[in-house]
Amino acid sequence: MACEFGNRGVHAPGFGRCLWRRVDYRLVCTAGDARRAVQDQCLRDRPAAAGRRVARGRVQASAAARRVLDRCLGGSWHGAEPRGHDSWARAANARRFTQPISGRQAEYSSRPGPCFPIYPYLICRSPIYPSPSIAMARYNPAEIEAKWQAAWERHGTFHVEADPSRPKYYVLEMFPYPSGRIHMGHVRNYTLGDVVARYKRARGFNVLHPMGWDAFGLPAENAAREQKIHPAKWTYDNIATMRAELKRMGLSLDWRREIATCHPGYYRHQQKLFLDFLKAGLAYRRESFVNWDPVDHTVLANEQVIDGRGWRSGAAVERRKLSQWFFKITAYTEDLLSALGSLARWPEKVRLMQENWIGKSQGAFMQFELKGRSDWIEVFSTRPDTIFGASFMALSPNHPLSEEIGRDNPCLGAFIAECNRMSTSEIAIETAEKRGYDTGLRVAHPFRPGVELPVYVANFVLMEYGSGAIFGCPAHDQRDLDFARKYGLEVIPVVLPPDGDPENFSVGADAYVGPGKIFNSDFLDGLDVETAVAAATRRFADSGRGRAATVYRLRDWGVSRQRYWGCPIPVVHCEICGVVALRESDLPVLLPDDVTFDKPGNPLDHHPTWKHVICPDCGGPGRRETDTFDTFVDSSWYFARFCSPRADAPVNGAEVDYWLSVDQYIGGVEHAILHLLYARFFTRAMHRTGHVRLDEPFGGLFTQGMVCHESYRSEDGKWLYPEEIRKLDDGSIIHAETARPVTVGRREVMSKSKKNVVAPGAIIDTYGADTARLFMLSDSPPERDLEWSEAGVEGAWRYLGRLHRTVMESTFALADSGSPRPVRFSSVAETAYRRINKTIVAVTDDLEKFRFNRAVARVRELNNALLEMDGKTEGESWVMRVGLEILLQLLAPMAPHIAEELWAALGGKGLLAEHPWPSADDAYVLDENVEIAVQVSGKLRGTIEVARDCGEDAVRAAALALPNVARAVSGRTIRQVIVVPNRIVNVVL
RNA sequence: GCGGGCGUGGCGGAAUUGGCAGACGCGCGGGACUUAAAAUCCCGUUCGCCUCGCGGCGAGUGUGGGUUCGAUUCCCACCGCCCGCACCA
Repeated sequence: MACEFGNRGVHAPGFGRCLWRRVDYRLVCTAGDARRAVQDQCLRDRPAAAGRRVARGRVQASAAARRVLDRCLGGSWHGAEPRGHDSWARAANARRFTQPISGRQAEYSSRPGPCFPIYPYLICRSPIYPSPSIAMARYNPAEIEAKWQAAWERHGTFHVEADPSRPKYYVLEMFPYPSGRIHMGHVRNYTLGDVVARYKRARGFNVLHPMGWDAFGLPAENAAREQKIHPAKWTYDNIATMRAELKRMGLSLDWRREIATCHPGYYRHQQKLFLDFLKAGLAYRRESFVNWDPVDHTVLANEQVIDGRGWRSGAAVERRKLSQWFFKITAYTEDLLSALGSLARWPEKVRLMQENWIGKSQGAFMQFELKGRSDWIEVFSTRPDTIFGASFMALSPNHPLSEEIGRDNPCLGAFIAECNRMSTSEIAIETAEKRGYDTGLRVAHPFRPGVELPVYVANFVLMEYGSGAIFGCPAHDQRDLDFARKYGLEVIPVVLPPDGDPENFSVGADAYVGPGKIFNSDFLDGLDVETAVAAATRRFADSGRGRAATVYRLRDWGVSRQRYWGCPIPVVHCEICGVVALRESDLPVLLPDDVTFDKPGNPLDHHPTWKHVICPDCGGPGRRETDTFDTFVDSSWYFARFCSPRADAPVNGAEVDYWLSVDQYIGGVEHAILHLLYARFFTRAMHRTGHVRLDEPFGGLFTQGMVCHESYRSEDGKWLYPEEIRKLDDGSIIHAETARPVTVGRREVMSKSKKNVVAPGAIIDTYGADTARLFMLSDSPPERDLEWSEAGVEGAWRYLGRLHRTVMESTFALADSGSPRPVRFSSVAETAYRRINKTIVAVTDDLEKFRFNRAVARVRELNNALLEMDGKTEGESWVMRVGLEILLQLLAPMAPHIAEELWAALGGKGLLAEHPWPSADDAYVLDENVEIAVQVSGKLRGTIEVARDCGEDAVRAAALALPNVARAVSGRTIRQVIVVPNRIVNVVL
């Protein structure tokens, strides 16, 4: 005899959700049909409580399930359940069998009050599911998402080809590094991009929306060292996992275009580009300083140096000179800077950051004569006007002259060596005091005969900027002042503040950097700063000892990395011919598979055979370049490769011409400088070498905010995952396992180290992709940081459930799809119809402007407005039909699966993903009447409703006729009545 | 230090860019349905005061000032928070 379980078939009241969730979960895991019955109920109640696949509708309990339930509940569980103590006893019984997950026990037994056991309940009909057929149709994301993803795949809905007859739109999100799992930042990023892609597709654009993998990089080598997995395997495994996760998000991607930068099919073309750049003089090799880890035998990036030590080895990092490959980004400095102005659809913030990074400054190079030597020192200054205030000269420790003297002077040599140790760490730079070493050399002051300035080697002077030497004017530069005070150097004020007195103006602890008149300065006296700069520069130039110059902070881009898991640099070092570029026919240079990671240093270097080759020029013995490219190189042109991902050349001309530039690029602001600047350079370099025909790769850029979550620490200071904590009703938070209090940290960016992360996979399992997507878009504006919250996700989930019911459980019959508009509307229907049209306009505008949170709000408003209708008046069944269809179309970019499902349920034709965007019926966008606020002296006193655009006099009269207004005016003189049409009336007393 | 941004209910955030502050949601309170719980639905929800009630009055967008008939929005000063850059000559 089978027993039927309805939607209310199994339930466990009493303790609230967690008891219910955990206990039941354990219980029902033991028997198939009972599990499904319970999960069914769980899913309906709270998606977080549900398992994965759920059987719907009515379930027949198997004999096995009944036996389990009998055991748990002590038999006789059929029919209605008695109340009271009996139930409590059974609950205790159930608890024994179910063994709640650890940590729940305390909560379970410590709560007072009545308690009811888990029990099956015979039921055939319920008020919630009026009939089995409707019960079958309730919102089940797991099922419908898989279904529609398969449908899009089957139809090739998102496959795209260049088609010059159609307008194109290229949407690109920054491609992910395959670290293993997608994280919430990815979910947000790709959701935003997908909304744009789907929206633009609906607007009739031919949309390119590809996905790939930034697949080279150090973590793969770390994994190889730590877990003995080959980097390639680790990377491709991660890609497979993450691809599957991304696919579950239902992104409208053309997966046929997928690329991975670690694949020879990609990096061989990168090698070709490099050879072209080399020929064009855009790549070169020179010695440069690097952060060298003497233990790991590797070069470290600045961010891998922590407090002057290698992040992995902990060894003190050295500054070492190494021969390195560079891209000549400085060939485009001025262009990269000035073109920022044309990037109108980039955030101001990013353009500013790039501008600061390029760091243009105007000034002059000046030569100073060294006393007792035949050579000169060249310095750079933006303030040649302060030359008469100069009291010393300072050289960088790496200045050739410093090094020369340092060789003969052990003290100076030691000082230089110390500077080299210090200068690698950013923090050290920040806190290091200004120190110098007097070389004993003197230079002549150019305009003060007989005056000599001491020459120091100073730790704060950078070799890479200007000429690596400065003159110090302590009175007008804080850093020089600090230095001068320390070494007892003269402080000569030469710029007089506007209100200063030339007789007794002096500089104390703060250098004066403001405007003023020059004094104490011979031929510059009386000039303002600006003209004095020009005059001093001219004087230097006239005497042949200087020139005006513009210098930039931006330096050439060093791309050599002493690593295995990167794109090999296609050159050979020949003893006879030197550095020889490979021929194109020799490409690709493939990475060897058989490498070992048991030794520190670059595995390519250790490889027994790989690097030994013959020189392509002379046929003699040669050695391959064992450095590989910086991974920023890989990501500097992937957007171009997506246009023709399988082409034999780096790009196919016709296709890049059609697709580029990227119309909308979306990613994190953390790439505002390097990645974006490198990509801009690369595009210019590819232009020069004939691969593309444009300079700017990204027409529009959007930088999204990060995903945050509060962090938790247990009493002993250990970080806890959000799922390890428990919020009690009184608001306090405890550690679930120990029931001890937990310290709650401020909300900050999700990071593994602080464990304040929520796994997207689990959220999608529980609520489905549409809920995750909707939540990502809902509350926070996309450029702002988003706080992840369980409540927010549940809100999104609840809305989708509500939407589902709005469509599936409509209380009245809808008109046929596409049926003509009724001749007459009731006012209820008309109001709703206006709302529909207003919503089309508003959502369209919001999506265009990336105001997705507002778009979601508009959609919900429409939903609420439609539910105001009860089908009782004329036109409502037609308006409801139209309203639901529009609603789904507007929601489709954001929550595509449920929209597709409900579209089909409404009998919509074809796939919603292929349906054009709705347009508004203009006649119904604006209301015929407007409500106008009436103020008296700026204070709101009431509102009037008048016909839109009606005459001012009528509005004024109506406003003054308001009793409340009359009362406020009461006898006083009206000085003025301001009427702003359709907006406001202000009666000024 | 330099550069940029942001401060609005208990919370996330709206506000057509100078025109009814608080859309939409979360939370909370109340109600309906239920033996019960969950879910769902309905009502309310800036604060204070007056009123049996309808309703009304006052305050209110970090603080203080200014411009304006009118300021969350523009200007000045200050406070707080966040981000980026930083010995750049």
